[in-house]
Amino acid sequence: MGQSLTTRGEDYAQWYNDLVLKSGLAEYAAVRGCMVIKPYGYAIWEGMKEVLDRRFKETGHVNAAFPLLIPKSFFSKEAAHVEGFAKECAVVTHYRLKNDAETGEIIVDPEARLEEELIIRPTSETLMWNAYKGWIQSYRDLPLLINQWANVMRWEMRTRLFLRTSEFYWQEGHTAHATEAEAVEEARKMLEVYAEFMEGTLAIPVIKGIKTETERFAGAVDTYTVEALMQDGRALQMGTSHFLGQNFAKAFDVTFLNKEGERDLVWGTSWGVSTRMMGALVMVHSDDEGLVIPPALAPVQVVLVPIARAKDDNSDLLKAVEEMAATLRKRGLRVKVDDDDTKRPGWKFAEHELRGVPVRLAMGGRDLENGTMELARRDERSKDTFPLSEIPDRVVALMGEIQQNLLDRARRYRDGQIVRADNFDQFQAALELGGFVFAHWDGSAETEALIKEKTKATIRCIPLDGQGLDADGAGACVLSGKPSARRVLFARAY
RNA sequence: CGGGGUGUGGCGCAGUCCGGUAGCGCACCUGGUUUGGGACCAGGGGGUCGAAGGUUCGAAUCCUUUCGCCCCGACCA
Repeated sequence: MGQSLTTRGEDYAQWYNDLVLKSGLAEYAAVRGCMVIKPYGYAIWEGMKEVLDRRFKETGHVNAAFPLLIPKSFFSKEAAHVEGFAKECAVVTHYRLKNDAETGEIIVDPEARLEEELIIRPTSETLMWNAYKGWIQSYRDLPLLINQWANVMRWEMRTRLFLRTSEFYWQEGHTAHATEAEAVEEARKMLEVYAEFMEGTLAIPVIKGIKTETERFAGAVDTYTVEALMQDGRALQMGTSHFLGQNFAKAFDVTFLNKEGERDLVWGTSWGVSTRMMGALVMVHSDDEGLVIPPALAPVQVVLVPIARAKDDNSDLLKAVEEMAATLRKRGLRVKVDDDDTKRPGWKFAEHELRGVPVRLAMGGRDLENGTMELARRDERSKDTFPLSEIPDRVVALMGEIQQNLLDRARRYRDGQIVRADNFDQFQAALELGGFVFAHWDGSAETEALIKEKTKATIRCIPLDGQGLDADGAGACVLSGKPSARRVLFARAY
């Protein structure tokens, strides 16, 4: 994979930014910290949405849409929740503009101040739980399994395309359950759905875990996370799933009558993934030639480039290319024929590589004579010439092969960057190499904060069992030396 | 808000120290030749040099004021 990327260090952020811009995924908007997702970027995001949405429905969820604006009073009902989001909320205070009598400029009409300010949603727990109060009376109304695809706004201090923008697109699932066990199961189930999606579709290996109290979602009892490693050795939280306990039920007085006729508070979960996954996709797979999009997501899986000569009659060539395209489309592939005669072949090759198209087929006069095409795969940057009759089967097989190859090599890299550290020197040395450090921690927020202060590393998660990160028993905290029940996963993160 | 940097055609920059009336690369337009890894030749269009004020015969350049943006810190899907 793009080894040179990982050695670039400081320049990595610049490289990432340039790549997102150059490849046509997104750009900054006129509004500070906001992003325009351009058609190519949006096509990839739509691919993600499609796969996830299908899984949500298969697991019993339905979609709905709630308002953009939250009355301030709603927002402040859950104490931890307000505290967590207060510092980054955009607030609507007025509902009208007017022409200033003196300057003629458009100004906010001071007369039109709202009685109650409205918050632009940073997340929708409060709105949804407010509605749920009216929707839930009996255990027969439960579970309530709702998802919404929406944009939310968090007034971030510093932004990075896809990874952290003031406005971002995501899905947020908000569910209500009759029992604690069922809600916990839901939170864990959705974490699994995310992990499968990230590995199966994005070809990004993730570590599933639980957040420490410090890193927990504002208002949650437990926050589950999926963490991935970027090529520069920094971690990225790819998604979260929260067990909310009865916190929001209490705040919004959402109760139900159980089978015994007793009134109970309902149990909740919420879970979300966002356009941040687009950033991860770029950072995990790309190389110096540009994006590498996994076949499962690529808006164009195969591009065909006819190499025409001006002095020749190219109709036979174009016909042969179109025939191959039709055959491949019949095999279920997303195919594009790039017959733009204002661009030269070399330019096209570079352009499609920049955009990460998994497979390229090129056919020129030589191929036409020989009955062959040149087949190039983006992940390995290799190419070979094959008889036309072999091309369809090879291309179909390559879709799976490339998908698997991307996941395998990302996992190989990631696994190589997980290091166990048994003392603070080792800990710091491991961090400098980049990647995850698996180390003992005494369980205190003080130590966690101190480690962050000294090293900029945070506890990404306490890994769930069964991922090869649960074998070690008790030990001594890497910083304080106090007893530690188990190792946790540290990293510098985005 | 604290520390650092930077504003010059659409984008990226040089020119600023030492004042002389704005240039380069990319992109764009026209014509032609090209097309197996980001073509070449010729011609062309486009900039009140972030803004305001000052010094000067003359300011992108010197002085004063001001605004914007970027990077580092606190926050974060």
